[in-house]
Amino acid sequence: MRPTLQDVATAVGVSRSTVSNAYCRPDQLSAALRTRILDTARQLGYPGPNPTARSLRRGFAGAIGVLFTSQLSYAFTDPFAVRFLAGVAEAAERHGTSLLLVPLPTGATQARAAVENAAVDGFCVYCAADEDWALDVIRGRGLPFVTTAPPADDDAGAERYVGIDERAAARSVADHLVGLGHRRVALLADTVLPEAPPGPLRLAGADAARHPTTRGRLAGFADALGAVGVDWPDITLLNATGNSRAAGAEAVAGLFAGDDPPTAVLAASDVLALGALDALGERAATVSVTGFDDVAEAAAAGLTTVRQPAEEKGRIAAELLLDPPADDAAGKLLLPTELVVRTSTRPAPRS
Amino acid sequence: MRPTLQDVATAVGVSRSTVSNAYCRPDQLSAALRTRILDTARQLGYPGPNPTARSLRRGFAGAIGVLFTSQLSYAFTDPFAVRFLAGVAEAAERHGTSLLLVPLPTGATQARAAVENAAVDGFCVYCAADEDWALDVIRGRGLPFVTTAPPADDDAGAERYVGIDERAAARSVADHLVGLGHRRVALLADTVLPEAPPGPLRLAGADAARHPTTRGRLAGFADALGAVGVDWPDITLLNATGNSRAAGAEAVAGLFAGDDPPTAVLAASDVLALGALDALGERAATVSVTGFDDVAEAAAAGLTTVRQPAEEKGRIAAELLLDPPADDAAGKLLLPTELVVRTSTRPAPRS
DNA sequence: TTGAAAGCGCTACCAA
DNA sequence: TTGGTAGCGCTTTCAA
Repeated sequence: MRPTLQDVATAVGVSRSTVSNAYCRPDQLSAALRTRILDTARQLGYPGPNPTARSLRRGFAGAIGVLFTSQLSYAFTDPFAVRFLAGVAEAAERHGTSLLLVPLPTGATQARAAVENAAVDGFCVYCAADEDWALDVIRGRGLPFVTTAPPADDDAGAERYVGIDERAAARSVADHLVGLGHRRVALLADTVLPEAPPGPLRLAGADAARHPTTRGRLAGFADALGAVGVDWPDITLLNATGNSRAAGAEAVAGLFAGDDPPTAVLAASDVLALGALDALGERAATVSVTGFDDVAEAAAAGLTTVRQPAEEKGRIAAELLLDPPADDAAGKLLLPTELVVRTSTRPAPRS
Repeated sequence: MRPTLQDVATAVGVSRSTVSNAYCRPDQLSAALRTRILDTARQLGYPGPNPTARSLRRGFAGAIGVLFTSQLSYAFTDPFAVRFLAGVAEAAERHGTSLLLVPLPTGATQARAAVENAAVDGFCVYCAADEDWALDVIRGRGLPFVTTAPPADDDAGAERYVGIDERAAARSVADHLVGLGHRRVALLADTVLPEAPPGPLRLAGADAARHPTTRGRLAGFADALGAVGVDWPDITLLNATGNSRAAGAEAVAGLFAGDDPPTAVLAASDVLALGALDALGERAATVSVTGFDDVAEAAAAGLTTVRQPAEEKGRIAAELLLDPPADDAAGKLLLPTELVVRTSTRPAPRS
C-alpha cells in the first residue's frame, strides 16, 4: 500500500495538518520540523500529496480542458489547429496550468460523458459554435469557457470568444480573385453537409452549410461574387470529406475534365487549397487557387491566402479563460486578418 | 452554490447511494426511479457527479500524462513531436482516456511539482531518458510510464519503452553519404551542450553530448566516418541552439565561407537539415545534406533522411501504458527505420 | 430494489 | 508553531 499523508504524520508523531503544511505552507512550521517531516516522508516512500485529493479539497483542478470538434487525433494533422494549440500551451505554461485534451467518442451519450467527466477548471472549445451540446454541458457544470467563434445566437449573454470576422476575411480573398477578372469560380469546403460525398454539391445557399465557420467563409466568397453579378446558383460548390490535403484533391478531381471549367478555386482552408493544387498538377499554372489561414506550407507553395493569427488565437483564448477580463466586452474579440497575395493567383484568361 | 449529489437525494427523498447508482449503475434500480432522479437532477441543475470526487473515490483519474523534455509550446512546433502526439491521441481516443499535457516550468523544484501534481494514471515521457528526475518522481508516485528511448542504465528493470536504434539508424544515412565519397563532413545537432553557442563546437566525442538521442545519432554518424578513416577530431560539429529551422540555419551560417568547407552536412533532425538548406541557398546544389525523421516537409524539399514511424511510436507508447503486455520483454520495443534517399545528396565533388 | 455506514486523501479553519 | 475538527463529493460494500 502506498503511504498517505496520515502515515507520515504517524511516523513523525505530528498531526496531518502539520504534514500538510510542510508541503504547501512551509512558513507555517519550523524549518527543523519541516525537514524532519520531509525526510521521513522520503524514507517511507511517500510521494507527496495525492493530486486528486488535493483538487477535491481545494476545489479546483489546475488544468483546463481543450475540446476539438473533430476527432482529437485529426486535430494534430491540421496545421492550424496545432498552432492554435501551441498558443494555448504557451499561456498555460506561463500560468502553471496543465492542458487536458479530451477526445470525444462518437456516440452522443459518450461524448457528453467525456465532457462531464473532465476534471478541469474551464474549457477552450476550438471551432465549435456548432457543438451546442458541449457548451450546454460545460455551462451546466458551471465552468467558464472560451470559444473560437461568436455564439450562433446572440442571446447567449456573457460569453467569451476569440475569433475573426470569417465572412469579411473570406470576402477579401474573393474580392482579390474577382478583381483579377475571375467569374467562373469553384468554392471548396469540407464537410459542407454531414454525409456529403466528395465533389460537386448542390446547396440552397451558404447558410445551408453545416459548420458555422464554413457558412461564414462561403458567405464571404458569395458576397464578392454577388457584387459582380455572379449569383449562388451559378457558383460551383465542391465538398471535401475532411479538412485534409487528400480530401481537397479528391474533391477537385475531375472538375477540369468537363468543358467550361472554372478559372479559379476558392478554398475554405489552406490544406484544402494545397490538395487542390496537388490535383491540378500542371493545370495549376493556369487555374488560380486561394486558401485560408496561411499555414506554413502555404508560403512554400506560393499560395494566395488570408492570414489569421493562429498562435495568438490560442494564447488569447487561454488567457481569457485563465484570467478573465473584468470588462465583459473585453472577452469578445475578433482578431485582424490579412490578405496575403502570392503566386497561385493570376488574371483570369480572356475567354 | 452548485447542487451536489446529496441535494438531489434529498429532493427526491432517496439516499445518496441510489442517486449514485442512477448515474453509474442503471441496472441497480428501477427504471422509474432512475428517471425520477435524473429529472429532478436536471431541474435542480445538478451537472452529474463531480469528476474529481469520483476519481478520488474510484482511485483513478481517467487520464494519462504526456511529458515533453522541451517546453510544451515548443513541442507543437516540432513536426515529429506533433505526429507522435497524434499517435498517442489515437490510442487514448480508442480507450476513452484523456491526455494531460503537463508543461514543465523552468525551476527544478517547480518542474518536479508539476509532475507530482498531475492527476493521471500514468505517463508517456517523450524523448527523455535523460530527465531522470521526472522518471524518479513518476516511479515514486507508483505510476506506470513509457518512454521513447531505452533507459540509460540497464539496471532499471521492468521499464517499458518504444524507441528506435538511434545509432544504427544514424549510421545508415552516414554510410550512404560515405558511399557517395564524402569525407569532409559537418555534423549538425541541437543543444549539444546546455549553453553552447550556435556554430562550430569542440567536443571530446559523441558521448559528451548532453541529450541521449543526440549521443546516439552522433555516434552513428561517427561510426560510418570512422569506418573510412575519418576520426572524431577531424569532424566538424555544429551546434544549433534549438531544434528549429532557424536554429539550423544559424548553426550552419558562415561555415562555407572558409576554405576547404565540408562537402556534406549530416543533421540530427529534418528540421535542422531544412534550416541548413535554407542557409546554404544556392550552394545547396553542391553540398549534400541529410536529415533524420522524415517529416512531411522533408519530402517536398527532396531531403535524404531516415524515416522512423512517428504516429506509430505514439500509438504504441500509449497502448503500452493503457494495456500493458503481460510479457515483460514485450514492453521493450525498437521500431524499424528506413533510409530514404532523395535529391539532397549526391556524389562528393572530386577534389 | 434501496439505504446506512465508511471512507478515498487531503486542506483550512480555528483554538491552543 | 502545532493539532483537532470538519468536511470536499462521491462510491461501494453490505445489510435490510
